[in-house]
Amino acid sequence: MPAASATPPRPEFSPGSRIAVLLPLPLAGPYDYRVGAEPVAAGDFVRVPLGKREAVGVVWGAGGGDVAPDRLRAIAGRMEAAAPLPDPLRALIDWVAAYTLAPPGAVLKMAMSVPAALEPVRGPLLCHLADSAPPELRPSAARARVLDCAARLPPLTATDLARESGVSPGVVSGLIKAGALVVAPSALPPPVPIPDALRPGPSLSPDQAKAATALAQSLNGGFSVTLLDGVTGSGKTEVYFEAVAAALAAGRQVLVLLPEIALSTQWLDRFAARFGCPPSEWHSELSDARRRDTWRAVASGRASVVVGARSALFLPFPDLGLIVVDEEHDGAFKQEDGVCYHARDMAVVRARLGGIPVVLASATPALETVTNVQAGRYRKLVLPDRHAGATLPAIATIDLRRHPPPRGRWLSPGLVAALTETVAAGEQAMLYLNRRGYAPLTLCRVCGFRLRCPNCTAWLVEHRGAGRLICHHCGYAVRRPDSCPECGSEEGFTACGPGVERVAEEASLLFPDLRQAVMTSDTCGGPTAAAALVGAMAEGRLDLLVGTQIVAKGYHFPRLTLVGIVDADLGLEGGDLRAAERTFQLLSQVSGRAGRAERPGRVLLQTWQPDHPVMRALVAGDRDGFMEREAEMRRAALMPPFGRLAALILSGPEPDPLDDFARKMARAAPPAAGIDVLGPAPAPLALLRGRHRRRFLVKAERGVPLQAWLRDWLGRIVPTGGIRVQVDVDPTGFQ
DNA sequence: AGCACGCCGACT
DNA sequence: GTCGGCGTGCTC
Repeated sequence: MPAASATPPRPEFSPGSRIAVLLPLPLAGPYDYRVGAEPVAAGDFVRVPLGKREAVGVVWGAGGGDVAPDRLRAIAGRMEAAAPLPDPLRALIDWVAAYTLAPPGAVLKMAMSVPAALEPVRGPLLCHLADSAPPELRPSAARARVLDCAARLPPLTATDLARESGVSPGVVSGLIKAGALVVAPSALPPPVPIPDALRPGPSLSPDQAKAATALAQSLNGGFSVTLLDGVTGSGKTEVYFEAVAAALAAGRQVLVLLPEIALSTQWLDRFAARFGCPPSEWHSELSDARRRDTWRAVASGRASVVVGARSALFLPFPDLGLIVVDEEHDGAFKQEDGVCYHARDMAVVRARLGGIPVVLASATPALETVTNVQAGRYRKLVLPDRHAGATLPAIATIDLRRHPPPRGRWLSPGLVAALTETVAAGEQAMLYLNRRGYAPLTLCRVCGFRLRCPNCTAWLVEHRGAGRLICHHCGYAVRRPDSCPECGSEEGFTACGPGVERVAEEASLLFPDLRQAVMTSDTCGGPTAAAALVGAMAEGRLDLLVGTQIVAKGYHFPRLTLVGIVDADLGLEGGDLRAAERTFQLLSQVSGRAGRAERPGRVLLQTWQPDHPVMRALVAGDRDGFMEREAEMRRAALMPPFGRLAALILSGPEPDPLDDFARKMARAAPPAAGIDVLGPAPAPLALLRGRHRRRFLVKAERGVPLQAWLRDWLGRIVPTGGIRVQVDVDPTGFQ
């Protein structure tokens, strides 16, 4: 429960005064309104007239004043049932809006994603005894039992009351009709299980115990950032669980951010084992009712631990005491559309605004985080060894130039031999290829025509299981055409290159007796499907798992001893700034699935460039040296984190007006010291969902007020003709 | 985001 | 002659 004394009084506004109300709409700023008969305070949810309709917004502060007083309209009322938006969250919304250049209302919308949660709680209909029994009620034995139960037990639903009384539901509805029972919606929200902070934790290794103690102590020190740097399998989760326990013991709320919560069933099981009940979950796959209940439970303080995807950062915690960002290096924390924000970085901001600690956990920390540690801005705790005496897997390369697979195959002789050995030893293997579907490209053998997406600059990916060719960017799907659209020849199509489906096909040809499964976002769309696959692998009901990067996500498969990386070079293609860093992180994480229990693991990287710095570092286990060299290159080029970047994506329905606009924009860029504008150039996806795209990259030296300069530039020129400008401060991918 | 106004094609 | 398509603009 929130401690009332910890919260300073919110500014109050008396009837008739002018206040600013932020609406969850992409407007330039808050709108001014006049306070009605009832006073309101900053953070209150209010209904306000907006044009011809009514909207719900949040009291943001005193009114601005650039709108004439006679144009002001009065607030229609307060949302009585909703707790006010906590101060640190309002501050975060302003901060994120200013940093990302998103309209503040667009950020508020992320914090108001469940409008129904602001309405009064309307629980299930419960049966109560009527104040006075109706005089002409015909008595019966069954009716007597029901009335007796209704008098003895707390109010129940009609169904429950019938069951408790041992009568058919008809008897209860008869009593309701006769007026002997009245139904009323329960005003009580559904209960939230309370994690037990006092349950004894697992026994920790000395390193773990030291780190856990340090983390728990940070709870008393206000804002701090701690990197929990532990090799894969070192038991980072158990360590930060001790900090979670300490925060709970202090009566405060905890937020744990995971990159893909829907895939994290093993994490939920570990939490339940430690704290006796599951945490509250927050992600996009929740039902509307669950979402609403969870939002209210957070706002009221009843939900003490929330584990969620990046959007959970905008939940209305009234008394947040600790944030954990697990797998902090993961790219899934970056939102690339709408408001472009990085949840790890904004979690640090949220912690600072709330005066609380944040823990960043990873076996492969982001270069940004490592740099912040070296600069002394973040503290670091290290877990150098695997838990319970397990050792890190041995990593070796397979040089595809010298040992290529047979034509039309993707598994080299060395990898096949290792698979054979592993299977013979009764152990499990994993094959990793970060490419969904059967083949990334289909072309006509006769004329060379390639099947492309009509809406995007992309090949259509064959998904043989689904019998479709699919665009991974817009979802466009067609059946494989019978004849070539270009030359008309039939049966001339050939699949080029492998996806996981094709690797799985090859594996079942080589090892027909193996129990294998493919794990991609296609085969485990929902949490249940993912849980089933993970469970089957963990319990040894599978021998081989073939998967995309989702197999890298922190899973613990005790019998898994061999990881084969089908194409280690895949992520290095393209001129992406972070290609090497990301590839190193992903391959380290996948490798980290091997040999997590008694039996040692090994990893084989199939590569055409075994001398590439990424491969060398992986084989040598030299993460820190690799990151140091990566940092050196970025420092020399003044690239992030030693300089700053912003990407501007211009998009429009027609290419020519878009290019005209892009040139006009380039001319309008105000000159400034320390800022370079690169572009316009075709964006990496020059056509996406039917819209043409151009890109500017703005490169700024550290310390240059990048946002102010961008605001100035964007204010000088207004897009027309359906052209949109999307700003991405600190872009991470190449979008 | 809604909900208006506004200007060009297929209906009664 | 209207009904209605969704393009542009405004909402304190």
